[in-house]
Amino acid sequence: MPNTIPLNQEITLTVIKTACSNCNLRELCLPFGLSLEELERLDDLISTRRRIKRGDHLYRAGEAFDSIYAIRSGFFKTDVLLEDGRDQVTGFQMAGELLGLDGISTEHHTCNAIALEDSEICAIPFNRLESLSREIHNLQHHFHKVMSREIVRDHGVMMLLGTMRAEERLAAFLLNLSQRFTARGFSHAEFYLRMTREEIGSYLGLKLETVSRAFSKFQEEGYIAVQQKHIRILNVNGLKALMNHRA
Amino acid sequence: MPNTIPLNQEITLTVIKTACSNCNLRELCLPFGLSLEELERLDDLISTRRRIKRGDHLYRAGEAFDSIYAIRSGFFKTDVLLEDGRDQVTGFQMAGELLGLDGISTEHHTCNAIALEDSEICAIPFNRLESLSREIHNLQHHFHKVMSREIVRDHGVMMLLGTMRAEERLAAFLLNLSQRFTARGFSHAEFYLRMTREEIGSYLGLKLETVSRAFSKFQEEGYIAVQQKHIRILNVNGLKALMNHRA
DNA sequence: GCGTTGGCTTGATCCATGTCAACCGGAACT
DNA sequence: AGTTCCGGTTGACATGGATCAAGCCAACGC
Repeated sequence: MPNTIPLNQEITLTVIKTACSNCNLRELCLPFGLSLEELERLDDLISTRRRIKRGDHLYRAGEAFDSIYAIRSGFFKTDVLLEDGRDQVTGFQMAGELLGLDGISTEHHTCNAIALEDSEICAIPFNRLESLSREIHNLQHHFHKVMSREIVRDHGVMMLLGTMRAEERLAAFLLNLSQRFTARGFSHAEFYLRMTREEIGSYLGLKLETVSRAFSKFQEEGYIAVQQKHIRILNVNGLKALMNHRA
Repeated sequence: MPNTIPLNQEITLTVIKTACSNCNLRELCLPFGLSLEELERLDDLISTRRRIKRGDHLYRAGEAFDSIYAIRSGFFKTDVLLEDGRDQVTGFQMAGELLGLDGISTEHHTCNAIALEDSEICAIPFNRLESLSREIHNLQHHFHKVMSREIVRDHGVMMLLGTMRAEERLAAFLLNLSQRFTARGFSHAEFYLRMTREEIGSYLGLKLETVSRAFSKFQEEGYIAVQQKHIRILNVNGLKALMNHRA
């Protein structure tokens, strides 16, 4: 299958490079805040674009690390495995987000990244990113912010896992998804889940039955309408209230 | 108040700089892998050393961020608060570890850092660290590794909170502490906890009673000897076995 | 020496979530 | 159209850890 990315514009005189400068996610992604000239230098190092089919691994725990990955389109999950077989989903990533930051530490990936739908990623060789960010202050700073944001996000998940009850966790999860879809120009109130109940449960530290029951409960209360993976949020404030409720 | 840092050595001919180059934690901390000349340049930007008394805040959630902090001596916890009053300890930090990385993202701290014993920290102005790491490749790379390590650590905590049961969590916690004390040249088998049962519980997503019961259980089983905050590990393998036990 | 305080331990009971099991419904294949 | 399979839903029951409550111990002040 050839390139099926809808460009939403006529291709006229210039050759369109498959790179940051013509990516509509650039303000969500690594190039945030760069000048045109800087953007072109970043383009130079993002040579590889790769398609990952639904269910395939982008990388696996234990593999040598050499690149981080920006999601151009699609949806991923990352998970870690314990020796005894237990595993936990550590995150769901969507377009414009970076994957692979965990690998910098030991130069080996420490988790698996798996596409939840057919996806496209840009591979960014990490040593070249470091070189370039020594020259482009904005790039350096923004990259630091992205890593820091990941740490803050993880703290949020720790909070969720450590102190919230099942329904609060699911409400927080839905609100978070909604907010991230909004940031990408999609509806904040209606979306398709790319992951199964089991994957949601793994992320939230719950069993799939508990997730399912919580969905049903939310539906009974009129907060959402669920039909399998199709979610419509009917009462955002109801969901928010659920979270701040108990002391 | 003038400089009150006890130098613990005679000052003879050379002036002793209160900086990385004469800090015995440097191989655990930011200066890892730097040459002597590079070390001196790092020294230049670590001008402020500060004492934090037990119970005092190094920083609070919401405060403007401008520095990260290296712990020279002592012991800290970080915690996040929810609006409704619930809070969660997100980590315990000891000498050689960095605090404040969460603040880079929004330029405001997102958690509280509180000293659990009288401590001493080195403040590292972040914009100057970025400048210097644009010039010193080793510093840049090591800093990235430290941030990435924090992300990996957080994934470990997520795993712990999401999939482990109470006794596994506590065993993992003790083994982790033991390993970090060892890395600092202390006994791996005997140490004092700096935090209360409640703080341990908050970190592990458990109530203090559950933590207490698990300690008692471990003692009955002969894995450890507990007397209040004094812990002796009698059977490391017993603790390790506890963790990998169930599928 | 004695009371007070804060942190810790232990017991009894409760409840949220896990576990086990049955069933449902849509998608893919024959 | 029928079969299989996978993911989801729902119910009945079990249980790990929370909750509530009492008491203990060590440090500290008077």
